[in-house]
Amino acid sequence: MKLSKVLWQTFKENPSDAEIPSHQLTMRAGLIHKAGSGLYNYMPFFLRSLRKVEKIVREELDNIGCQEIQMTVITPGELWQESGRWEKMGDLMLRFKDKNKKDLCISPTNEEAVVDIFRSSVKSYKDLPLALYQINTKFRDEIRPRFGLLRGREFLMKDAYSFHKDKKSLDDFYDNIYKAYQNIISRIGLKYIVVEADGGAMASSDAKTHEFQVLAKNGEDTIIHCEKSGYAANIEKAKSKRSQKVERQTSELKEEVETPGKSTIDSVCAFLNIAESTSLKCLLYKYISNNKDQFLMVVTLGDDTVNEIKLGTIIKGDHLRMANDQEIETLGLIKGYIGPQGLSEEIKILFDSEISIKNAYVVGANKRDFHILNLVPERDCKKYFQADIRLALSSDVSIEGFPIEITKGIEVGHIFQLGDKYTKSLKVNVLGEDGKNFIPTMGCYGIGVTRMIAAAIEQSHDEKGIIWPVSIAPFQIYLVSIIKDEKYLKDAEDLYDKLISGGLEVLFDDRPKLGPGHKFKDAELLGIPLRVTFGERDFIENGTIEISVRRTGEQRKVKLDSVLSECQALYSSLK
RNA sequence: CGGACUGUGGCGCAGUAGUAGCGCGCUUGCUUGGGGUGCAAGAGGUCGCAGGUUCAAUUCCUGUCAGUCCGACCA
Repeated sequence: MKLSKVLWQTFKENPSDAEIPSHQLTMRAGLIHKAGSGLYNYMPFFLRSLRKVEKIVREELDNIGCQEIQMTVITPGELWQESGRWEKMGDLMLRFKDKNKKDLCISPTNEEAVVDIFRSSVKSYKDLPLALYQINTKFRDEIRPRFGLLRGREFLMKDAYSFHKDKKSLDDFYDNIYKAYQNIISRIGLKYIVVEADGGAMASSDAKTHEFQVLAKNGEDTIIHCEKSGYAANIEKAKSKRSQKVERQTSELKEEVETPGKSTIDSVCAFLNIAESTSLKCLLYKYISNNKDQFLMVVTLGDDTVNEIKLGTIIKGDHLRMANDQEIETLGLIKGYIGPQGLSEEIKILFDSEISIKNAYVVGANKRDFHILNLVPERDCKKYFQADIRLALSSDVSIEGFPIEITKGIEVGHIFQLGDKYTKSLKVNVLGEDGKNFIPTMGCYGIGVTRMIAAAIEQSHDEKGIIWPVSIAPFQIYLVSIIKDEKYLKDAEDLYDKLISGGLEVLFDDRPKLGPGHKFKDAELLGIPLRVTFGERDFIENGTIEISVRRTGEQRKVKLDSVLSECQALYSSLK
């Protein structure tokens, strides 16, 4: 491709709304064009990378027997009403009506649609297992789109769905797709880690599910990883324990102490000169269960933090949130001085499992400006239960007691065992071998294709620009001509043709009247793996052409004749 | 949903009560030709939108829309 004929513009300055490298570089290198909040047009070079990612994804999925289909981007609302997600999706789903006032939405995901295909075309167990996938546009009206392609509203996603007669079949397929995902990310050439995750809105929270996290410091997800035990999980559900336990046994009865104006953990502990881990943080939550408001006092060690996702999976209810000031007051509690003792029957108590219920702790006295010195949960509280609801800390150790580290990741893939969540709600029946109907079990598997590219750039760039992994670079060679005397133009053209006929993908910077510096800067910004420089100086003096490697900066000068073979060799060495 | 900030040429920004500039980019000519070359001449904006105040508003006020950032109650 000749640059003189391509629509391409680069920018020296970052757009004001781009904060992280992948967003800045995709914009500056002219790969994408902003259409609106969280909406991006894909420009020619970007599209080439996108196609390469798609190709790798297709090959790996086809390889494990998935069949590619394409579903509609717009799906009828009634399908979502049937599954019950019309309400649950909330504002995330963009809805509208057609001229007949029928509800429609732009697919944020396609479980309903694929199940609809399945139930109308599959009748017998003989068709199972079945795995379908598509690479298609999704729209999610995110609360806060940001970071360019990392959290856009419209994006390209590969979504796959599998149907099985039993758990065993689902497990087998799950293993296959797990490996296919590993292959995909490895082939693209990114560093990643597979973590246990929470099912979230797609599945029930106890579903088996893994996230594929590309490691990058600007990732939006926090993951904990224990090298020694191999345990890795999203912090949403990560189990870990404190490296040390503070024991504070006492036989003393609880004792009130005046703590005027000390309404926060740190001020109380500083005032009483005790460690924060010997105090308890008591938070009041509200949720709805059986159409009734429920209140739950959630208690962690003073320096721990409640993990609301873990909490949400423990309570059997919806609309979990912290109680507001008014609700706290109505229940007779005083903000800043809350304690788990002497509560009314309607408030249940949940202690985090790091709390030793035989230990003595400092808690609020449920009385303004007073705390209690020696509250022993087991002795002084009624109606309590215990569960792991704390957020993992980097100072924690794994359950086995090994050190852990906390890193940031970009979720590029997520696989779920859905069970019968959708096949049941959408009333799918398949005739079994025994002549009886059964409800098939299901899995779903997503890869953010556009996000994958952003993640690649996030992981692979330097101060000059993008450094494409060779697998998905828009081109393999960036051929620059630095020629004043027109009689050498032909030689550069010939080299271009020769590289192409040698099977290489070449972007030829043949833009006239542009200085070498300008071209080099553009080449570095765009980040094509190899740059071939046809310059008069070297060519006339020594008959040589310069080849440089974007990632390492390595340069070598070779004779015109051997440019092709040298490029081919260098290129394969980069793979 | 709450808070803050910002809307001025394609991008990044300045500025002013008397209808606008700078840098980058773009066009043309000359120049330069191994690290965004220099010079000159141009094109391009009803200063987000709607009201109000005023002789006069891009500037002040009000509303509205949009964008960006932060937060979403850790007692």
